[in-house]
Amino acid sequence: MQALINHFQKYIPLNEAEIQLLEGRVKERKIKRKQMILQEGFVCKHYSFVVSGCFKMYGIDDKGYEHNIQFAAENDWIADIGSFHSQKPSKLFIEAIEPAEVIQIERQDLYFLYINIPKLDRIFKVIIENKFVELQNRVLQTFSSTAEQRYLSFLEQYPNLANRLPNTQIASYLGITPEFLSKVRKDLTRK
Amino acid sequence: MQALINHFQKYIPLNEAEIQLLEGRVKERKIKRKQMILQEGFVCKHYSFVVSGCFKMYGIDDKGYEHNIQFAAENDWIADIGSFHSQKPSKLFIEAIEPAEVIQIERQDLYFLYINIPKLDRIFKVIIENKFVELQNRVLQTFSSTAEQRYLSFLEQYPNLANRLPNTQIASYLGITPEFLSKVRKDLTRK
DNA sequence: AAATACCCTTAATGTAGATTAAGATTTGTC
DNA sequence: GACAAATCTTAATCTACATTAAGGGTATTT
Repeated sequence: MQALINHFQKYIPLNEAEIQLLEGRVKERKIKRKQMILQEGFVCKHYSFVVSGCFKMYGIDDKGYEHNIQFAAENDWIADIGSFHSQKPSKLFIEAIEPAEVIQIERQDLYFLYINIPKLDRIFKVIIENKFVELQNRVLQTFSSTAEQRYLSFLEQYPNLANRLPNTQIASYLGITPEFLSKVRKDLTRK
Repeated sequence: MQALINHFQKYIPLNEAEIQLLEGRVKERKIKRKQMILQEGFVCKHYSFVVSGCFKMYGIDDKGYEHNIQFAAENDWIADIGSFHSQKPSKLFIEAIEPAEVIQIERQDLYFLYINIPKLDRIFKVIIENKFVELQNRVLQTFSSTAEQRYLSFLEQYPNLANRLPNTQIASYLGITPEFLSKVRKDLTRK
């Protein structure tokens, strides 16, 4: 619980009353490895703040292959924002890669909090802006560099994720097959 | 000017005082075709709201090729958000594809407005959330479908853009070459 | 401790899309 | 209205990455 408060305080300090309100509207939950907190076809019911552990969010294509669109580890948020707000069924899965603890907020509670703690609008605006910039860089990189370059910048940008994720998951995030990532890695060690 | 007010009112109504504040902090500007409102190496000084016309935002790769990461037409926003907030040089270009009119807000003015019109935090939070969802769908599609499928869904999702943009620009947005888009189009007409 | 599921690698073959080049057509500019 | 510049197309050749298949290694689960 303190993890979430600390997270918000990094943006704007909260007072006691605000913390009380917040505590009344969130739920802590433990998640097992491989457990899904969102499945295709279901509405995304929560914004989830990751206290510990690691998640992947992915979609499945026509051929049944998974494509990771985001990881979320400590102090990161994960949700299908589109489904969460529209209440329409999601096309995505969110699954724990490691056993995890999350703090979850339901839609009605988040809306209540937005009304009663206006600075949360500011805080989440900044959080999403940062995520948007990150994602935009990823799009540009996907189109303008090779798999090898993308792998190297993944290692640089997320060293913390790189050494706790299996390469299959990284490959899926980079948009390549595990076999090709294996070749890229071999070529790199030869250099 | 009215265009911007209408745009905000679609999210939350503004009162007279708020509209006054807003009008004092924005500037209208006419932009010629091919004129750039952001160039690589410069700090992004404005959030730009497009009243009329159309822009592309792109990066240039090692080989000198352009990669479109976003278009913006009427009632859309365009800026390098990362550079705008961090005041660091951008790696992107924003260029008018058609003669355009924009309403621009500078960083200090936007920060002033966020403080004095708190509902703007809410409004921009929602705007960015929507753009984030759109971008996330694009990432998933890029990894999980063929160039032909991506072209077809571009036509569906942005029919308005599709018939005013040259195919070279669409190809760049889809992450393929103009030559290959030409082939895709030929194959489609044969079906 | 064994069983099982997952993960990593190698290598042969296949393919979506890139590159190069060239001509035809359209569009913008003076 | 004419010139220049950008755009679209076709087709041959090339390449980054996918697919398939198979063997060995390493965690998790029971």
